[in-house]
Amino acid sequence: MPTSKDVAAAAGVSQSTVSYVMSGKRPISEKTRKKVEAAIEQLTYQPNAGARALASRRTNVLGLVIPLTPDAHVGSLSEFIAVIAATARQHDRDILLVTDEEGTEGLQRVVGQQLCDGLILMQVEADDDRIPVVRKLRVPVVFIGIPNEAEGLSCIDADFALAGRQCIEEFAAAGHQGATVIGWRPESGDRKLNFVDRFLGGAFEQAEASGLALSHVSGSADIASIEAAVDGGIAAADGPPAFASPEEPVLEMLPRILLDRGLKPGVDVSIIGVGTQTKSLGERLRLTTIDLEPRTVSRRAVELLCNFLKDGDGGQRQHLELIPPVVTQRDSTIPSPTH
Amino acid sequence: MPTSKDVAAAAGVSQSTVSYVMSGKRPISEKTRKKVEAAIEQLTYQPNAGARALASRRTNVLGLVIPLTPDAHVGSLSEFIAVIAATARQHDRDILLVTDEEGTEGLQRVVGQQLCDGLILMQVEADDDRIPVVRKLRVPVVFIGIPNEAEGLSCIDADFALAGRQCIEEFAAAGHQGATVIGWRPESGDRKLNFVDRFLGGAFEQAEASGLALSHVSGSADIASIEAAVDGGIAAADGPPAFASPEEPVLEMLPRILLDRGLKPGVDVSIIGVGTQTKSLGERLRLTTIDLEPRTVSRRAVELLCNFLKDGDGGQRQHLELIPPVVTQRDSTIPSPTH
DNA sequence: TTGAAAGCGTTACCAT
DNA sequence: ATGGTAACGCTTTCAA
Repeated sequence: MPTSKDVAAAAGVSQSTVSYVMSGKRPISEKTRKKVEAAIEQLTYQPNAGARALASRRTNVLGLVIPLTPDAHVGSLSEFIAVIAATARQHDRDILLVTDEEGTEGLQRVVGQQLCDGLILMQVEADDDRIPVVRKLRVPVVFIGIPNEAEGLSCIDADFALAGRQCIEEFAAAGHQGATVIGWRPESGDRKLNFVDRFLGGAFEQAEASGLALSHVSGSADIASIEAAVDGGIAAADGPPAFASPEEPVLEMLPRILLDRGLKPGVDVSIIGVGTQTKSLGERLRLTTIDLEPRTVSRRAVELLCNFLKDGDGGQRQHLELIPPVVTQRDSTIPSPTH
Repeated sequence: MPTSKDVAAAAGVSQSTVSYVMSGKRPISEKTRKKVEAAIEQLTYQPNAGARALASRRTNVLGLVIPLTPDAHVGSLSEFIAVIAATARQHDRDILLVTDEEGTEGLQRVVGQQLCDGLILMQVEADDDRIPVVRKLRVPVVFIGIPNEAEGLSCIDADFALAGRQCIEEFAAAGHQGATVIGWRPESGDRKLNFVDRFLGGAFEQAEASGLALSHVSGSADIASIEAAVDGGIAAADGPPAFASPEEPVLEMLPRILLDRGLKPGVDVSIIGVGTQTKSLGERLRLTTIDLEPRTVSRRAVELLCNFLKDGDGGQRQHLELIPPVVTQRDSTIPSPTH
């Protein structure tokens, strides 16, 4: 492997000049730059990351802490990961994986060994064990998810509360008097992750504001309980019923179940799908969807962390960023009845 | 951050002794080891990864090249990733992510910058662009997937051919004279990934050996074409029909479709599910399943790479490892009829 | 505009 | 069994 010393020799300049050509940290005459660049090209020189990290005290690597057992709602965890890795590269950084299997020791390890300059934590819980550790970590950390005690931390997530409100607004605008949310499966929430509560909070708040009767039942993969939820929703409805759900299996079955009961989606009943992969789902089932934009969340997390690393080094900055969901209306929302 | 120099001072020994205590590369008296370990503990010393890499010419990092757009069959790409990262830790190594968006330059970059000691490539295609690049890479590389030209390469994958054979063996043992494979969706194969052909190759080979009439249709998510495939299978069957499929939506629908036609799974018809997450699926639908063991594949990929790194450094070694699928019989396989 | 040289924190060789 | 010290390959200060 050629070193910058080899490049310097080949170009007939000093090693420091090679370094400055690469970093652009000081003006270089056109002539010597050409020489150096030619030598770099010719030798296919690539700087040694370890040496660079040692000398500059920066690794240009970001640690990404992933859950070992992805909870359901994350949809495609791998999509988050891939977007994060790709965005990192756009900022000239690489991603080091840390599984949360390692626990908080893992965080201390990768930071302590100076394997990375900052961290992104996924699947952040309401009262996350890792928060006290992170607070004294000396490197910037971005949370994906909003813990209950977030002061002093940098957090990014989809705006679940807004999604809940938007959902009800859609129903209200379509003239519904009542609606049923067939929510996440109980395992998904488990009081650890708080996005379920955030969504429901937004939904109930907006229901009150819109004077719409809202009820909520937990989601499920089994058909009998979905049917029960539907029948409940129909019985409770004063006028055409409306359903919203973040669970794909529920959304897959809803149209058929409703048709079985003589209700035509888009005419006699509204359905909204909420989630992370809603585009194709919504197109296929002709549903109005509220997408939680996981790619945007991922991208912003990286951008935020890179910003922290850019200006001033070290510490955390308080930051709370909620990505607005994207509503896509399709024809399964019933037309507003004339009063 | 404390350095090994600080530890040495605190323990009253030389820096090299600290190093040897940590690496165990030479005998240390019990007494000084205690002193050093106490100092390490007390200062919460952690070795600087960059310095270590620079001096030892090893990063203890493995590069993992992931597809940016996961093809369907991978099931849970994130499961692969998490298992790989966790296994790497068990071997005292970390994982650096590389997206294949970077293309072959990405491989040359992470190796050239000496960010990692070896690579694992996922989603390897039959005639993969990356192979010629990998061949001259000077670090060990493990492929997950079997390219057509594999000489000199280290490849690991599920044994799709065996899965195909096992599938037919099950049907033959249950007394079927014919069977239908409702295969992968055309997008999955696309002649790039060759696991589809490997599976079908094994299945047809075994069908011939068992004197069983086998037909194959492509999978699909849409219900009409699945029904068509089922009807075709029923019509062609000389005796009770049998179906196998690797597509979850197909498997979800098969029992209902068959019941609609008066065929009771496990009594009048056999179904086998093939795939990567078959445990819960099989239990829920009472299917016999053939699991392709993605976790084992992932784990072995890491172990293999770590072995290459252990003894002798550098180059590739030829290696081909096919992970046998796990067959789990459940009561949807019809009992062998008495002849 | 450029060069020389002092680190950065380890490892590993050569001594003792 | 332990210590001294020369690398490792880069960045950056200090000089010119």
